[in-house]
Amino acid sequence: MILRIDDTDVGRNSDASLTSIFEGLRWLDLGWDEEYKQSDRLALHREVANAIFEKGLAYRDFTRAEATDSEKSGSHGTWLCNPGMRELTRQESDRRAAAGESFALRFKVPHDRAGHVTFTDAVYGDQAKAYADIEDFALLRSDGMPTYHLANCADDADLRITHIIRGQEHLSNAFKHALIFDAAGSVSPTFAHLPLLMAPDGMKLSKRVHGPVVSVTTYRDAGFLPAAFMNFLCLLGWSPKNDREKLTRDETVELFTLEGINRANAVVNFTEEEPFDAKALWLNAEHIRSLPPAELARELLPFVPADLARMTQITPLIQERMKLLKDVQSVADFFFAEQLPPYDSAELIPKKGDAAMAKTVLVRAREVLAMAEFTHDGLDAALRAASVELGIKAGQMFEPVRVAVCGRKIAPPLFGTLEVLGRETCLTRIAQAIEKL
RNA sequence: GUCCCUGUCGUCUAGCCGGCCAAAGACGCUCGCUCCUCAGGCGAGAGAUCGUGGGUUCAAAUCCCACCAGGGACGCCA
Repeated sequence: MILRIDDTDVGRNSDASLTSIFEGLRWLDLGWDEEYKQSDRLALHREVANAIFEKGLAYRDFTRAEATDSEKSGSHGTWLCNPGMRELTRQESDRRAAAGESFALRFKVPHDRAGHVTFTDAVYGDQAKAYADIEDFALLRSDGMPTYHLANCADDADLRITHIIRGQEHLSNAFKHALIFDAAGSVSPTFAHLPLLMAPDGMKLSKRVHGPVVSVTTYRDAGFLPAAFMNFLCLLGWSPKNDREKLTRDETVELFTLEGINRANAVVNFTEEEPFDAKALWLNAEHIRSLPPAELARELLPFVPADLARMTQITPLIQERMKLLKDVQSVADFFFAEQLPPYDSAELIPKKGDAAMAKTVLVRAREVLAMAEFTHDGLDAALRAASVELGIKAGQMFEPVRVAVCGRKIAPPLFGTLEVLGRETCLTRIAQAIEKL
């Protein structure tokens, strides 16, 4: 696998985007073997362009670059070529070039030839397009820089690329590429076009209009597991066809085939409030749950002010409560806080109880916890016994303690939480809660 | 405008060399059960006349035709 940066449009290159690409791909651990930048390979591109020109399969277009807005098609019809330029004699063309006039080099598509350019796409099957419907696309710009089409074909041939797997937006460009490979005397790699990812608004997903949701690093920063993110992505336009959805990376590699890819575009759901597709979130939660706790603890470290030993204790308590690794911050915050953030003392009052009951419970809990064996089972037994003794329901006993210790009603299982928090912290927090009543 | 691609529940998909499909799974949603809260687990439910209209056939989501809709390309951007 080769990572090649397509950076022939000098004006658009930026370190920020390059960094983002590298970080994202490294995070996914794709493991490429070689790495290239197209801007380092311009000599090769020009050489290939020149060879095509010398074969008479391309021509110089001296039309001024600024004038080419008229080439942009749209409601006016299809632009096929700049008339006059492709008919220039070689002598005239050479003369103007020698005189220093700048030009773009265009592929001379044989518009008058009958028949079609054809290729077989591994996903979309046999493709054909009439010569007459393909415009004279540029190979070289007037500043001598290669275009995307030329640079890619030249590099693909030179690097002996076997498979071109890319978005369907290039399906119609592939005819041009077939033409270039042919003109350059090389064989086409296998083409495999993938269905596009669409935004909920129905448009093709794009960084420009849809923002950070299209960046891999956004998923990393929010706490997706690389395997889960890859799992989600692979399920967009592909399935193992046996009702399985949650797949490990190895399973995916095992089951994946180009032929199994479907041809319809897929919508990725996201909104302002919820930037991630619900299914992506679910898959991530599934992957989080199936990780060994020790491993999960390590993944959680970047999101949390705690060391591995501490996280290893906490992790089993919260493993089922996270969709994103980042959720650890809201789910386990009270484990890291020196001082609990302020909360409404009314929270301490148990169901069908009052402030007096809360106080009774907490006072008794403080006594019990001062003595109890500080393990899950020990705590369980001690607090249950206390509830019986006070003549209240177990839930009414647990609730005030939970709030006193976690600062809120919704929290991980109580006994494990108390155990990890430790006797000292628990007693302190309960004492503080009693003060509030 | 020209060319290319696509069209099954809200979303992602299965089925598509015709019958087992009055269409299956998953996410999400609703409701139960389990239960120290939440989460998880378990169970149930709502949800698509298979884009539309024709044909072929004893039989079509599956084959053929037309139409419509959506997307993409048409740049000296990738």
